[in-house]
Amino acid sequence: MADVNNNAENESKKGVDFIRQIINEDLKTGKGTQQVQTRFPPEPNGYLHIGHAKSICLNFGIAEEYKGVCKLRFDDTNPSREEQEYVDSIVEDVRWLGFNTDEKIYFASDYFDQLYAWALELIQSGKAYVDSQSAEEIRTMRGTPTKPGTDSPYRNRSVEENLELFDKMRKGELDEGTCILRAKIDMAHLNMNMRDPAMYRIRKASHHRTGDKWNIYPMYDFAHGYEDAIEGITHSICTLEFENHRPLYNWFLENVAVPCHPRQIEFARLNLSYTVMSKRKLLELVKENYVSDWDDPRMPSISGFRRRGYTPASIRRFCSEIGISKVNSLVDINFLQFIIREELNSSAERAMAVLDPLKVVITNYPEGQSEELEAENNPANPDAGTRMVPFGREIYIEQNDFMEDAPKKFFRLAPGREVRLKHAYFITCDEVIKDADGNVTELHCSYDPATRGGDSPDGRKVKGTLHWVSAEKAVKAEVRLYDKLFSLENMDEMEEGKDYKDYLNPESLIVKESMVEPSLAACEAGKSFQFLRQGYFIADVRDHSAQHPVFNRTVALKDSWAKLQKK
RNA sequence: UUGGACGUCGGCAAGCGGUAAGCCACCGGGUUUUGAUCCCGGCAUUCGCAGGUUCGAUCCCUGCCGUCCAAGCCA
Repeated sequence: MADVNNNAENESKKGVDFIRQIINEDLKTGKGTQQVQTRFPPEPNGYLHIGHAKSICLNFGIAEEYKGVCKLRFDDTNPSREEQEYVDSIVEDVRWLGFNTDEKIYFASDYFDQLYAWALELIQSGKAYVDSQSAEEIRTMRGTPTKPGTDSPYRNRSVEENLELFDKMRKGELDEGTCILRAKIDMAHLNMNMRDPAMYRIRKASHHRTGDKWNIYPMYDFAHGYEDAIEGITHSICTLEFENHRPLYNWFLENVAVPCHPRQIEFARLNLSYTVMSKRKLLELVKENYVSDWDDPRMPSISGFRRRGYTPASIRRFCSEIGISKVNSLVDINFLQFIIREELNSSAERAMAVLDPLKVVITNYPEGQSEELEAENNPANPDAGTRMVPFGREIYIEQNDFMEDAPKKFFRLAPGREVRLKHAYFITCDEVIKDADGNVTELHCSYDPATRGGDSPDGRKVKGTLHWVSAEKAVKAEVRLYDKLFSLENMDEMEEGKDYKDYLNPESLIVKESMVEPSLAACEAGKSFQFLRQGYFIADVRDHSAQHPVFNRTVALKDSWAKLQKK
């Protein structure tokens, strides 16, 4: 007996979404002694993006909660645009997210024989026919949303003739485009999808799994419900644009003898602010080198987020917290950033990196002397321990941590002002050195030896604490600051006549030649850090090495000073 | 224009006839060796609009308005 209460534990106090409500209802009304089965059916013609993650989390999440099964199935019914590279990347991404880790993988192409048999069954019962009109003719004959279509002159061919023609299609005796197999439904139907939809088309392309076995390939509408039925799917969850296809989904299942009749449920796909989610556009960005590859950290692809430093848990949490509904919506990218910040705040070790170095000479620090100072790795987690950071007479601080004419509200370094160097000493700025053009090139400061570690024995306070690195011991590193890929919040609201590429953000990637504390050079690729006062960064999986450290900014820290400045 | 779907705070989103959850964002204030984190407080007398049913409506009914989807041999 299906345990309806399973779900209650998993979803705590928050009301369950409408899909889980439907499933609960189905289970209760007893259609439901079966086990809940869902599926995630990507077409292997592109990389997965965060929108797919929403669907993956939904489908696999439901299976987990109801102690059911979710199948990863490739909907590979169109050989002309599908490739093995994509199936590999999709499997990798799904597993990286934490799903389907030891499950079998399914392919629609494994069902081609059964699909073909059902097509024959429909022909035999007079519910399908071979149409010999051209694509152009079929289009005009289909009518419009307001005008009914017209029956094809080939609509009433005999069963025998249809069988014979369909067989020729299969054997490759007919050319692409000369004819198709159509379902015989209703050319005047108000739902255009029901006006004798195509079931099979001739495609003499080699399929990435079936090779040259077939010359005909099934269409989505014909195939999908059958794929679901073969696998015993109970709830076939898809996105809103398939709502108009549901009557057709049901029609195919009702007109041959199938093992079961899954229920199709539609939900709204994810849209994220400041980015695009269409596979076509993402592919174009890759092909035309607007980004380095599918896993460019600016891409909303799962591999892009992974390389950017997002964790599987953060993406899963995001998908769960945005909820499921039928409302077309645009989720604020800010929300995703909030979630990854929150996770990394407790998990990432702290380190110091100076992105735009400004040299500081501590004039009263003995020449030739240096020392190691203890620094905590994570104030949010004492178990993370401490590390030693080298300090010396010359250090680098951030250029924007110094201001010559500083306003009252500026808590950082300025002539005559005292600040704390994190984990080190209080220093006071005595002298500003400039080049011929008047640019500040160096600062002369003095330190208070009594403040070692960062505390003053006399109890005096400083307003600001700066991060820094030892000029002598610091290591050069490439730091890549990523920002939003596009400048428009809602990419569905582009101005007339503009292309999405017109909105590419020219500052989506800024590379800094930075100075980082030595411990960072030794770290392994893929490790995340918080660079104090800057943000969260991950050692790049592709390019980082001890000889050439490379860090990608996952997300910046919140910055109330920057916000104040804008006012 | 026809059919379908959807309209609850700036963004997500609960609510399922008994008098508007939560999260993000935002705005204050406190703590802080990260202007981070953390903590406290504020943030829809109103649910697209207009009528109706009801003791009572965001929830039911009618009409209107708005948005999205649909005329691939794509999925």
